[in-house]
Amino acid sequence: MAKAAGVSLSSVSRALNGGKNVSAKIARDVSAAASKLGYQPDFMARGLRTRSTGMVGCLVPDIANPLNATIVRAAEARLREAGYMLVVASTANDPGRERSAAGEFRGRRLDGMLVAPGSDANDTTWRELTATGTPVVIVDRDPLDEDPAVLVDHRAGAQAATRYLIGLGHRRIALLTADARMRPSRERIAGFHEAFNELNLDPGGAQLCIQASPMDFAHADTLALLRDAARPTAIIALGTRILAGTLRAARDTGLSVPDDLSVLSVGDTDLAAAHTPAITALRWSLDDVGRAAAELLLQRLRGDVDGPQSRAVLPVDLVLRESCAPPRVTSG
Amino acid sequence: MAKAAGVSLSSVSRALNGGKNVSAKIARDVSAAASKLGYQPDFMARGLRTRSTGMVGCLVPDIANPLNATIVRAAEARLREAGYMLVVASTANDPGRERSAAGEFRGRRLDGMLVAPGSDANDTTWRELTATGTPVVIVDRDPLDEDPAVLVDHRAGAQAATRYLIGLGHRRIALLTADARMRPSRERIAGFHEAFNELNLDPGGAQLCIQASPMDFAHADTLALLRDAARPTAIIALGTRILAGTLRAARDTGLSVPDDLSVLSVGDTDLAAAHTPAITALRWSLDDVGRAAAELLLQRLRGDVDGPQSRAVLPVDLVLRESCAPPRVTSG
DNA sequence: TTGTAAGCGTTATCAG
DNA sequence: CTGATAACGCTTACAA
Repeated sequence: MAKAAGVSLSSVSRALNGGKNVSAKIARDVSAAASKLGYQPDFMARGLRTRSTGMVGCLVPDIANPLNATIVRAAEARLREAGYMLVVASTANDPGRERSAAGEFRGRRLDGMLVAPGSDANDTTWRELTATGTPVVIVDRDPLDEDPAVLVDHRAGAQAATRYLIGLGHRRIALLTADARMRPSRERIAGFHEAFNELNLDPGGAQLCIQASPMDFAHADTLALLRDAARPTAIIALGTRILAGTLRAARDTGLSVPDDLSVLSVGDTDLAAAHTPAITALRWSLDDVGRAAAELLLQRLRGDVDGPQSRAVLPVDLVLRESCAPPRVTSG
Repeated sequence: MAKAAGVSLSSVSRALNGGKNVSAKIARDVSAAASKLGYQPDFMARGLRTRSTGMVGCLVPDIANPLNATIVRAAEARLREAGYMLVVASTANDPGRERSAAGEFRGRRLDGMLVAPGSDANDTTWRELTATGTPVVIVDRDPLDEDPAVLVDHRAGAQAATRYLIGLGHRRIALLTADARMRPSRERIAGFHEAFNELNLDPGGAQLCIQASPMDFAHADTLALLRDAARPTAIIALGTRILAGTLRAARDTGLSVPDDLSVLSVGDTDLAAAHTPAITALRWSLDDVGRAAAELLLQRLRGDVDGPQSRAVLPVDLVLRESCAPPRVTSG
């Protein structure tokens, strides 16, 4: 390629890059030859010199989860705009796979990473991830030290949802979750309890139901919960699978939503929006999460070590629909 | 690192790779030094020599679509097992972005690609993609020539679904789709018509409704369709958004499912499974699609140019649930 | 402004 | 079995 344009290697390089200190003629010749030959510089060779791969990694527990997938899509769009490609690793919440993916990322010398570990952020994984000093942005997980992070205000969201139900007259509300350890769940649970506390309500009315797997909620346990004499008059379902299970359980017990049971979904999905009755839900912008994460990372990659901000906290909205109503008999 | 182990560069290389022609002692020393230093070979430098990046690209119209995301997850799992990382590009159905992503892939010298273009496979995009002779596996799109491909038997699926509805007594069935050009839709439409033809039914009973965007189905058009005197007694909804729109329209017109209207979803989602009544759906294994695509690509990457097979066709199942019933008044 | 040459971290070739 | 040495395709001093 160098000689096809009749110039030296370095001129080609200069022409293709900054374009600084390059005569118009050479620039023209080079780009002519380049397009004639279909030439594209080799990123690997270039990266070997410049120590940059033009790629960023993205570590998520499950890319098939629509919430994660939407975040990834938004991040990818922004990053590609800036010339980076996105490498994804879906780790299935398995700490072992997380560590091995982190190792792969390191070996590949990725320029930066977006991470949302599935396991609680145990030290080994983090150290592995951040060992090389690669810029990392944490997505909706507990950041340690001063790591840049994109956080969602799940606590305020859950608090608002709980207040809303309390305002409708509910005093026995169950929060169903498949996890109580990772940041989103922890924050929601905290918000849930805060709403009870701030009104000096009997905290016993705030029932926390934790199952190992979302699937479990679809069956026996939820049915049992609803068949209990002192059953909750409202349910907050954390996650699509749990919402589905809850709705099925309500149907199976002959409870009508919202007359007999109010249902509120944390996370707005097709299911929540299209169900009859439409499900009142907590919603936050996944696009914003992905975009903000990309932006924070780009900031670091550009070297703005202390950019405008190193943390973004995104709001959660309560979308009122038809699945919540005052309880038939106000209790408590 | 070379000297940390007290041996030569080449010995390190040999020890870390094949391990062939390496004495036990050296192997030991090298791996000891490697783990002490936290050394990991640089993929870029290695790739520069070996002309391989250990990465494969994945081009999808929309990674946030749960169908695509699930395929990507399965493919990524298999590919990572084999030592490859997955680079994703979500192109939003925009031919321009598709081409630019293809260019990026080329510049990055990816070893192979999994592609499901959103636009119909126009020549420019394809040529761009395959220009370098990089192994490509097509996923659920029309393959040209002898490209390896993973296909889903949408035609047989749609035919089975249509037969099932006809068997229940339906004679006016509407197929709602947001696209009639890409392979999946085309095949489904073909299967739909075949089912009518094979029984010598009035082909006018097979109503094809095509809208530019899935969102459109949520509103006026579907309502109009259902309010028509000669309204269909059954609807086949292609895609989540359309299913949601259909269900909402049914609710708004006071039509009860399945008594007044049978509904069948193409693609099994949370919405279909959790809805009341649960929606009968056409289902195929997205994991199998992803896995098969990865397998086909790996086969090519290993150089088995004519492996056991270069095309996989995956079956579609009809999952019977509660949303279909005989029409109240058999017509036609 | 341009060309020459060194070197990025590996693997591959080829003598020892 | 091992070690020197030359690429791989680029960028970047430095020299012209």
